[in-house]
Amino acid sequence: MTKIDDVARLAGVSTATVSRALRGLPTVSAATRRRVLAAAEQLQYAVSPNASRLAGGRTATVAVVVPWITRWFFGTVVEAVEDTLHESGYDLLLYNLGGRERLRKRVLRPSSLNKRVDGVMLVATHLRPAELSALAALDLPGVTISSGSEVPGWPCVRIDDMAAARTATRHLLDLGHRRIAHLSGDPDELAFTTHRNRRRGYQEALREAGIVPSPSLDLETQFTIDGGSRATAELLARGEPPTAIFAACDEMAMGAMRALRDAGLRVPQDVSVIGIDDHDLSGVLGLSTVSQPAAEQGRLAARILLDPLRGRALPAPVRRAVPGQLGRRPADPASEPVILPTRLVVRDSTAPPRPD
Amino acid sequence: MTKIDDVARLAGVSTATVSRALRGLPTVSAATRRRVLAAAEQLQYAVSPNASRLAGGRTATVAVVVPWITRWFFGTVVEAVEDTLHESGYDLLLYNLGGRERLRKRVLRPSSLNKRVDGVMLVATHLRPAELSALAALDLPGVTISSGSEVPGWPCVRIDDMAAARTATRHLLDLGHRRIAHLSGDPDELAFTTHRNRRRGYQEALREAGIVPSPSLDLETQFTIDGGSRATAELLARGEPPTAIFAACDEMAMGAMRALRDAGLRVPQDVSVIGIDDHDLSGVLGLSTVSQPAAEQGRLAARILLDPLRGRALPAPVRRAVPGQLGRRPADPASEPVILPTRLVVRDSTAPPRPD
DNA sequence: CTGAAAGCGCTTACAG
DNA sequence: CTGAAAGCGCTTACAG
Repeated sequence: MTKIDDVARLAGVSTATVSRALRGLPTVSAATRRRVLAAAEQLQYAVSPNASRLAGGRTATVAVVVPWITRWFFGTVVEAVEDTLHESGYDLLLYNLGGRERLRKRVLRPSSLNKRVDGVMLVATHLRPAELSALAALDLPGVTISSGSEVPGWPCVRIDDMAAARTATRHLLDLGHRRIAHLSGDPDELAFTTHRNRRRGYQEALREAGIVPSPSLDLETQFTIDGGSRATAELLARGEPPTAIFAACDEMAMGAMRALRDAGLRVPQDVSVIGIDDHDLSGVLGLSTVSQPAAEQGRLAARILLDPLRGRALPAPVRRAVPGQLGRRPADPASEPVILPTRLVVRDSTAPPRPD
Repeated sequence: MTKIDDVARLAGVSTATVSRALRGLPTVSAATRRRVLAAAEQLQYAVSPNASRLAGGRTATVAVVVPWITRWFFGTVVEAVEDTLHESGYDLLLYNLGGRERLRKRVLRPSSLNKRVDGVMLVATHLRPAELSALAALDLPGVTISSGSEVPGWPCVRIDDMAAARTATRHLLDLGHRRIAHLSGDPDELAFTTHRNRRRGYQEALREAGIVPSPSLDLETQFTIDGGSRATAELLARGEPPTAIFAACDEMAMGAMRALRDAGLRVPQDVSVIGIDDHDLSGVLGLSTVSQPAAEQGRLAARILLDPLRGRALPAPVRRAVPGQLGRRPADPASEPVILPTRLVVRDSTAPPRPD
């Protein structure tokens, strides 16, 4: 395969100049740059990423850690992140935990990330104290998405989970419901803070309406269709079913709809159902929900992560020359999470309770 | 960060020996290996992938090209592939085309893949002749998933699309349907051979039942929920609706269900609907379908791809020593595609037509 | 079984 | 603006 020496020879310059010209560094004359580009084009030259990264000391790779990839939220986030990273010439190294403890250890062992990536994105991945300090020791830039996966010093992009849950619950209250069940996440799963915040939003909305939250209407299960389905089946088995169900995510809400249907109950005539997400298929199912901007969270987090990386790539003098620009940023960009808005989407799965 | 020299010093051996011991090469004494492993553990040493790859001449990375990542089939395939690759120490470099022509050019420009990956997996990505020859020139091992993305000399894992379509159509015929519409894929999208084969299966099944396929019941649209929805709306607008719809994939079938409901038609009482896939949510929707093993196709394709890669990593003498083992494989593993089975799953979206 | 030395293909000070 | 040379951190023949 053609290498940088070949291009240098054909262009009649040194390899150092080829390197500079190809990377668009300003310290190359226009004429030289043209010759180098032409030579590279003619030889179909492409830089060897490994050599470049080894010599340059940057990997041009970002690790993205997700608990799952096939669930709607995470798939959508990864798609948006990948898009943004590729645009900037960064590779995406995907770590899909998938509930695998072994992989988790590998990923979060500091030395495995070190030398391998320039930055880390944690999506709804809660770190234990030991993992947290190990990661901090790496001194890598990072960003998190979703509550519960915060890392001190790292920016965080998320929605306001409590507010989203309150919006969903209030919608049911406004329709006249009083017996409202909640399907929450498994406390061992994902960044459980997300579940907890959504539950708190649910409980607060109830209390504001003068209703005491009932433990018997509050179930913990997996953040999946099957989880929602199982929990709903259990709820129905307890007798005296609720008139409405607020599920902590749309996939659980879909499971609830299935379980209700299997039990011969109609949605929304017998039981109303609402979730959070605005999953692709929620429209098909007529599921009312509180939508969250998954792709936008991914894009934004990727940009926030790339920003300091670009800085690192620049020659130090250039950065030092414009200290004023740095000052325009907030003193500590990680201090405040970036909260993206959510929105109530009313479809066919919510209606007033039957008068009886 | 600790490097190989540090480990060598601590263990009292050369870097070459450290390298060999850590990679598990057989030419290291047990005692030495123990000492090296202990030293590496103590120093929390992790090899620098870039240095290792540059020196070793292998990237330990596989390129996976998918047209989308958020659609069920592709997400499921990627999850399974990533799992298999990680187990073998390979990284997954994800190329999500997402309809982006620019990215497509970058990925399929040979020099960009070269030096960057050891192997290529194409998922439902149809190559044009120029791309095909460019890729062949790289002489990289590869594998494809899905029909329509075949590359000469590369193994292919897929289902029998015609057979799956016939199964779905026959199910409708067996129920007594005669006016059966088909929602097919956009000919410009994905590996269009998939759509074409499914359409042929549909047409053949009709003909075997003595029905002449009607162009007015055969629509082309996108392989998405919205595509299925739009096509169905158009179908209904033409008047004299079919009594059943066979959609080329479950997501289109879901869109069809939505459009039917929006038009005031009930599924299956007024119109039956069936798809292909067995999407996660098909159970929730009660959608009848012909299931295909997406994860298994991904796992199998990954294994097939890794097999020759492992061979390349081995020292040549070891391979030569056991020529008999090579002979046990089919002479040309790429000559015959690996066909995985599909299965009819009857749920609530298909029923006999109304007697009228 | 082990080591010394060359080399993988780039980038980066340094000097001019 | 450009080049000569060192170096990034490994692996691989080669020799013993």
